[in-house]
Amino acid sequence: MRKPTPEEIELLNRHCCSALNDRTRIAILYELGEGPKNVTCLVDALGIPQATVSRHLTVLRERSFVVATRDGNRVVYELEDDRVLEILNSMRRILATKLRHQEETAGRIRSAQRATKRKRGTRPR
Amino acid sequence: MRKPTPEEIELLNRHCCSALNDRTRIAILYELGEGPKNVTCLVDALGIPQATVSRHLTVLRERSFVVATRDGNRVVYELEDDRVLEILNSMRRILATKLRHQEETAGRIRSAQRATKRKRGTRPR
DNA sequence: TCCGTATATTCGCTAATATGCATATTCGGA
DNA sequence: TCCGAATATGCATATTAGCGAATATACGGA
Repeated sequence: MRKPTPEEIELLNRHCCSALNDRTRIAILYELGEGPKNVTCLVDALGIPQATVSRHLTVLRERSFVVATRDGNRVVYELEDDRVLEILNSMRRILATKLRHQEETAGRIRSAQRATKRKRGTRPR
Repeated sequence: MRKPTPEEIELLNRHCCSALNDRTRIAILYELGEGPKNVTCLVDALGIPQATVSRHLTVLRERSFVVATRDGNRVVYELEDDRVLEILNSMRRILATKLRHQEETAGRIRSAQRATKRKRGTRPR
């Protein structure tokens, strides 16, 4: 895939990345990964004020991450595209790698400290 | 992959999602996708003030998306994990799908308008 | 040790975004 | 038509994040 133009990057950020930059929205997406749910159901599942959930749903709807369907008194939301969850899961995997790596690095640092100071590394701080 | 706990979601957001929510950082990641580059090189490629690039590099470094290595007078940055670009590319694909879908929807709306008003849809606004 | 280049950081300001609270709107049913 | 449940929105505020300009720091070389 070719390198995106600045315009594409702008679109990517506005439409996609910015929507994922909120824990409540991430949580909502995972809840909806289990199947369509209405607002009250999400409110109960997340333990968050209804107004907050509703506003985040609006954001996700505007970005086309979820689709709303009215069902009588309720509005049922569902994922527009399951690939969002794949993306979030990919991030989790990367994060897991990072954390493991940091563990190891921390271990190495401790070892290095124990081994007294040798010649200084070349890494910038 | 199981549904993440609130703590995991918090980590995911802080470490990963928030870092990707900025066009400059996305641009930097794609630049580094072409290979390691130093700061000045990125500044020239992006046409953005050095201080700005440096700040964003700091963010990416803190989140372990990039690694810095000092080379004499310069600091060379490289991607820590190529999977970030895969994630960004996945987002681009999703976005492309969405945009295509919106095109079609817009087309359908125009058709519907042309076909005069029939019975109202059940979709909430 | 002094200088110039490369990179990082601080400060003050501004813009964007999330939240709480209250209220409005929509819908089904009596 | 009125009521209550479900959902959305308006307003004020708090928090966060980015930016420009200036400055500080690190490094190699004279």
